[in-house]
Amino acid sequence: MRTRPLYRTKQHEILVEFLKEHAGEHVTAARICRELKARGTEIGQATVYRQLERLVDEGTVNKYIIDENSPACFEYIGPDSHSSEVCFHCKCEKCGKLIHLHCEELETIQEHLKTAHRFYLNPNRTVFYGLCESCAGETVR
Amino acid sequence: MRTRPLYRTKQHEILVEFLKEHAGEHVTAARICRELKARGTEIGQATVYRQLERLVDEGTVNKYIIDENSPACFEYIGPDSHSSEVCFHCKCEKCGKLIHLHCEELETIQEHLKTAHRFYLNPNRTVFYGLCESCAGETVR
DNA sequence: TTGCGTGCAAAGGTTTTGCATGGCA
DNA sequence: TGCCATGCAAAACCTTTGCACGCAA
Repeated sequence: MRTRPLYRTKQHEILVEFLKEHAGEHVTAARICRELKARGTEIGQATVYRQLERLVDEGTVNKYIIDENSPACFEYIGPDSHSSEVCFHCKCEKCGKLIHLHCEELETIQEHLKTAHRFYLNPNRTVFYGLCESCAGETVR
Repeated sequence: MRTRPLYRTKQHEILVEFLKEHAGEHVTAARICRELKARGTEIGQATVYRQLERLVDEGTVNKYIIDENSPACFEYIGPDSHSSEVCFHCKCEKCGKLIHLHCEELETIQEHLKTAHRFYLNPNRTVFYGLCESCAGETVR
């Protein structure tokens, strides 16, 4: 539970603005630092990480761990959290492509996990790993 | 595709033996190093990582990336690969508990992703994030 | 004998942390 | 004025890599 007050700082505004501009995209912390610097609104990287953590806590931003040795990705999803817009993600292990899925059938998984396994799935946090169509085609199996 | 010959070294044997003893468990590279040292059969950590990579390639061992800031976990699954034993994992975002699921119903997800979305799910790589029963109970919603 | 495997140490890259300073409320 | 936020640099962390030596085939 969040209890401490949150200050509205310039850096916070800059970061949120940047993320909004890139809504629908997945950006890394390093890219944020780089592009902010390029446009003359540099923010210290420690601050970028700390603010991102705060935004993820708030639910304004999603964090995706694609691969242990790739940097984490962040995506702006807005302050209207627990929106009905559930988005699943599939990540190709081979080519790295990220696929967004808005699929109602997949929402039955949530239901199943909840009723059968008492587990409350967070679709925004969960990433399905596997092979995309083209990469699966290449693989000799 | 693997082409180079594979040598059967003492370290390889030791590692496979250790993993077999811990079949059904998820062990980290660090733990392997630590426990092998404790029993007097220490292996260099670089070798541990290299052998694990080889075993994962072979399909003898599965690798799980639970969280970006947790070390990868490994599990012995044996040489009889493509076994029917599919294992899903749920990770509680709050308490960090990892839950293993051997659930046939969840396998329909694979089928759905394949037929409807042309995505070939790798269950061993995929982790469901959410809240476990006890943590969900605490949360005020 | 060939060349893969090993071990040590160091590098690598992302994320976190310590601490003094700055700035919102 | 009180405290949270910032920024710098350094630490922390897991994993990979370079290189010389060892050992399986």
